Amino acid sequence: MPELPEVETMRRGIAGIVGRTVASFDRPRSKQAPIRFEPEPAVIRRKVLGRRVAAVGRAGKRVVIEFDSADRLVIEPRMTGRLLVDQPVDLGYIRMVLELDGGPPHRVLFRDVRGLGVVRLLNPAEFERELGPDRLGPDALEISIDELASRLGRSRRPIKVALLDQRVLAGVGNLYASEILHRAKLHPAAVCSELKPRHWRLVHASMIEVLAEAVRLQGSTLSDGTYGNVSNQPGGYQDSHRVYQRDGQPCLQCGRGQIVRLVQAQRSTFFCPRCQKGA
DNA sequence: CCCCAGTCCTGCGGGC
DNA sequence: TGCCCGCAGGACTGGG
Repeated sequence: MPELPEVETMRRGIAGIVGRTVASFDRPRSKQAPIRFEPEPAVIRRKVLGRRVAAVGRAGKRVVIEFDSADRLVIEPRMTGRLLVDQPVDLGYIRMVLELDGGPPHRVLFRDVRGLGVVRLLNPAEFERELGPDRLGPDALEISIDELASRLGRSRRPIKVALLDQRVLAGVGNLYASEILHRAKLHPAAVCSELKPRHWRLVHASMIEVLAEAVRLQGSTLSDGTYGNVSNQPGGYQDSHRVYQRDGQPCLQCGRGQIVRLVQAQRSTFFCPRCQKGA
């Protein structure tokens, strides 16, 4: 479930390819149905071969490799996608291999067990249309308190659901939304339009703290083991989870409340009814 | 504007 | 011990 911290870890992990030239672009044969490529892989290959990597960025939960042609390779991990550097293809589920001249790093691999991930090559106009400000809000680590409040302040949606809306702000997913609201001591069902300035300050501060710490620890590796850094080492933030998948267990904050799981917008939310008020 | 159900896909864990 | 079912949820679509 790569969210901002996991995707940022991937981005940093492949940043060493900047300035390097693409030697090959391949889709290893596999038993699984192929993931989605847009346009088809042969077209992507033709357009990236021999191109120099100008920058490696991140757009919300997507990794963006920008070439000197101004085309951008957008890698969208969705549920179980992840990037690896100089790891063996026999790990299985390798959906794409990008090889660089010189090195190391020699090659970037996209591994995706469930295969819901998407790889796209977009020119600047397409990038603007698909991932511009109309489709993707400000990055969760960069948005200001005022912008957060003004973008959500009139919404009647529950705060937990609103934080997941990538058009509002980019990067927060299901896991970190629960952790952020627990740190903010705010009930996940609290209605945005009823929140006061102090709530927005708390949500904003908690969001920055949780996400920055998770980036520092290279993200969360869950029991399914589908995420780790580009060297295939697990992240460390899972040991800092306060509520996520801890339903029925005592709250680590107050020690007295019991973590509850509820479903909002068809997704699990975890919170402490004793610590988190406002609904 | 917002909500919901369905879609993609595989691995895993609960229940029997 | 083995099998089946449902769940995990990111992004998107279609209908209300």
